[in-house]
Amino acid sequence: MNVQAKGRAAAEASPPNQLACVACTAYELNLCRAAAERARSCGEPVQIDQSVHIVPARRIIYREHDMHDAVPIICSGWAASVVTLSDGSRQILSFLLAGDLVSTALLFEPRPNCLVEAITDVRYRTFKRSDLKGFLLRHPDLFDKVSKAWIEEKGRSDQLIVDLGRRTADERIARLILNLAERLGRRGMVQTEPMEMEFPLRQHHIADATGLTPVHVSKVLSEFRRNGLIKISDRSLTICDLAGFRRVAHMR
Amino acid sequence: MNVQAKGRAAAEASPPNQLACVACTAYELNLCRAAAERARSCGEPVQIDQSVHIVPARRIIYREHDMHDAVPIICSGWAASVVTLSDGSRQILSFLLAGDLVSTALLFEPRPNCLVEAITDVRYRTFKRSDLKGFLLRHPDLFDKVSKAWIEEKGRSDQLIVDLGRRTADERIARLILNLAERLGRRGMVQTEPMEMEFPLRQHHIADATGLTPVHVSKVLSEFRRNGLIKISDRSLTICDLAGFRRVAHMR
DNA sequence: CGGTGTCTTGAATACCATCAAGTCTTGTGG
DNA sequence: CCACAAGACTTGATGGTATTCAAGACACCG
Repeated sequence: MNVQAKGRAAAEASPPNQLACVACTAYELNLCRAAAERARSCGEPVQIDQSVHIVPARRIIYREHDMHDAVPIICSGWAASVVTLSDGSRQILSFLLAGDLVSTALLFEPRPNCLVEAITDVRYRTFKRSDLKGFLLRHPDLFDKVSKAWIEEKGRSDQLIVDLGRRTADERIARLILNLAERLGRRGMVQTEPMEMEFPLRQHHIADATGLTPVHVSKVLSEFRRNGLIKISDRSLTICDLAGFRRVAHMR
Repeated sequence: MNVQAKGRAAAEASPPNQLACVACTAYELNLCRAAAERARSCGEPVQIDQSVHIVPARRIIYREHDMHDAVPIICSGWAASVVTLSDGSRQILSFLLAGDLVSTALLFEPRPNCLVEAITDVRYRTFKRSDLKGFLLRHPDLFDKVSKAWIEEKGRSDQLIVDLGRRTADERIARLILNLAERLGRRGMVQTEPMEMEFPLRQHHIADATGLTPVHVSKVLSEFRRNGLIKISDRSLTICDLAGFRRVAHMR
């Protein structure tokens, strides 16, 4: 299968995630679009190599300290960047949603400092770093978009540092959920009245992201439910009392 | 005072920090050097505006949410990026040493998401963002250096997330000290046999950086001293038992 | 059908925060 | 130069939050 064919197959196989693709970082970066357009107008050679991969839930997408010249972008599904310590405990650095670059650092550096793990089934696309670099140099207007992605990524890291350093378990969990809701909202993936969204995270994912134990996460979520703030069932989360929930999260 | 004169004055006023300047990010980025060289060869116009500022300890260098077109780089002294919450508690995101860009995000975005505070007296230099951007575009080979600074910054954020999420107070404090020692070492600012360095941090700085309380920091440091791991006196820190200290930090 | 993964709940414990009192240093204005 | 105030650090007592340990319910899957 040559590159053009791969590109086209990917472009045509995406209807269930059209919305996600519009919100997609890569689309914003003109990478997928550029690749698709090149593939369509078969006359000229494809300049950006890309390929689509599908990975089942719980599988590792990207291993720590591996060298890769592939830069992955999530097309659909949820994934997480994870650091594992020698004693087996884990810290999730960020959740990756449809359209997210796995890490902007990978645009420049082949060695990630964490592994990336699929939470749901994940479809992702990879670009060759060298192609990407060349593409960026030829289109300097795209730098603003890259730097925007970078700044957002850094902003979320900084927020997480503050949350882990200075907030209680209730706040951390509520903020995590609200942040995810906001990111999903931007992708058109949150229903309103009631405010409901897909929520494939297991409690241990929440624990690993908030620096808590699964046991305590369970207790806090039960408390939230008892207070009528949220409902969780069937891998779907509803925020019943947004104002109250934001108050718990200390987001004013 | 015109721009050339300012540049030259700065270049000639730096003997006490020559070592720091060699390790300086800006020097690596060729910014200070470029500015100095331009200033020296008065024939052509200086293309990168810069100015030097001096700020006493405890003063704020850069306020949150201000808009600045200035990109600051620390020339000498210690500073910290700090987030303050509404209840008054604080989280230090990173310590800034001689040669550090205050934040690589500021290269692209005028609005920092934290404030920057001088810990000691600080001398820093600011560049105009627009000049800097132009300079970078004209010298694409510098991108690697920017991206390297970028990646290192992100790596440290990620480390801090793991430390705050998954490590005990002892580990956090020991790791903070070892990380600082390593960064100072790269700048030639650590003496060996005994391993001693300047250490202007107050215990409340350590507390704000590790997500602990000053009281608890005091107790942990006392414990470290009782165990012969470190000595602190007169704004100077000695690591007496490096191997033991690294063991406490779980750095293998 | 056993096995595995997920979640819940309760009891005991550990870690760190909070409160409080006191020492010592640093800085400042009289 | 002294007196006083503010900041920095220490130490002990007490309390709260989250962890650890343990047991059981439930769903899902090969």
